[in-house]
Amino acid sequence: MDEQPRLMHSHTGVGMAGHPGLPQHLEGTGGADGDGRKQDIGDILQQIMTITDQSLDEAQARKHALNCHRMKPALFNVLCEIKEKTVLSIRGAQEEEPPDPQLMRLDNMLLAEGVSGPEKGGGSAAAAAAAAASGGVGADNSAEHSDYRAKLSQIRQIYHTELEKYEQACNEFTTHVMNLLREQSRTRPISPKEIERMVSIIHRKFSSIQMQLKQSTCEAVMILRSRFLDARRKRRNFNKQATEILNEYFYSHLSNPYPSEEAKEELAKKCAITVAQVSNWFGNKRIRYKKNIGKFQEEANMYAARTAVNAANASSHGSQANSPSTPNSAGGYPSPCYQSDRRIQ
DNA sequence: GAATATGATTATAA
DNA sequence: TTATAATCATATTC
Repeated sequence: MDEQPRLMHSHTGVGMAGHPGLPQHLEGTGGADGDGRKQDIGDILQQIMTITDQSLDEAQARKHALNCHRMKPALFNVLCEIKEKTVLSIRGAQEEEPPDPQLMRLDNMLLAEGVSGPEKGGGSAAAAAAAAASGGVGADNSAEHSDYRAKLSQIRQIYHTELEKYEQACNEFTTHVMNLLREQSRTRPISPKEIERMVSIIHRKFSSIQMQLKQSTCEAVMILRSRFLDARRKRRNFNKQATEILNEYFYSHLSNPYPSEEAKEELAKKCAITVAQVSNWFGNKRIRYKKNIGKFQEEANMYAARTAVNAANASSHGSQANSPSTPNSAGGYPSPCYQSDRRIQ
């Protein structure tokens, strides 16, 4: 029966009467001694509450005074006790989260574009892939290509600089908070686990900032890429000589305007364009000629006449016309020379 | 600035 | 895979 008062005064300070949670020896039970203690606690709490209002030196001095205060162990126990009661809610908030799919996507993209991967190869590989995807790799593309690479490496450099800055800031801040918590653990109960938890919270915050950086880097790469592809899409007319060579071939092979692979290569070389461009040109020419023979009649006659003259000259010189050979079969495109008034159906 | 020409791209069929 | 047809996007012409 009379055990209880002794328990209440135990060093753990677990109070059972009056205010729950407050140790008996800290509770005001009336009397001069009780009032004095109450005053002490009030002072300490007041000091804690106003500590942020003070200057650094003043705060240090107060901190020291607090640490040396005779009531400090008792207050520490109270805080321990309160903590014990709230620790459940803290435990609940602690969970391992799965990797963010959005972050993984961003990481993958940055790696694929050569921004976050190894220094050499990645960027040019991506550029080469982009070039290949948009058809033919001409010699005059190399300028655009290097421009693309230069801009990409610029993005890469900014990305890495910023990333490094963030990481450094994160580390500095983490160290600072850890030191602060360690320091505070002298005045209030802080377990290593809590420090760990705080560190992970900080890291989460910083990684969300990093994600923003990754996001904007990805956007920059996408814009650069689309500009690069758009630039490649920019049409530039072939020079007059190239067009003449292609037209000459087309009209002299009107019955079968399908140059073989070798013929295409030869034409490409002669015109200083790519084989793909030769293919494009013939594709366009065939369809446009077929759609409107009348419109092309004059052009066709001109080239036919020119070819005839060339052939005559060649035969008189005992050599063949300088035109890429191709299988020439009958029944191809109608020749306008013999269809003076025929219009496309 | 509209109309036209032209090289490139894309979807589809053979 | 290649050719065709439609379409896009830019260049050139009037």
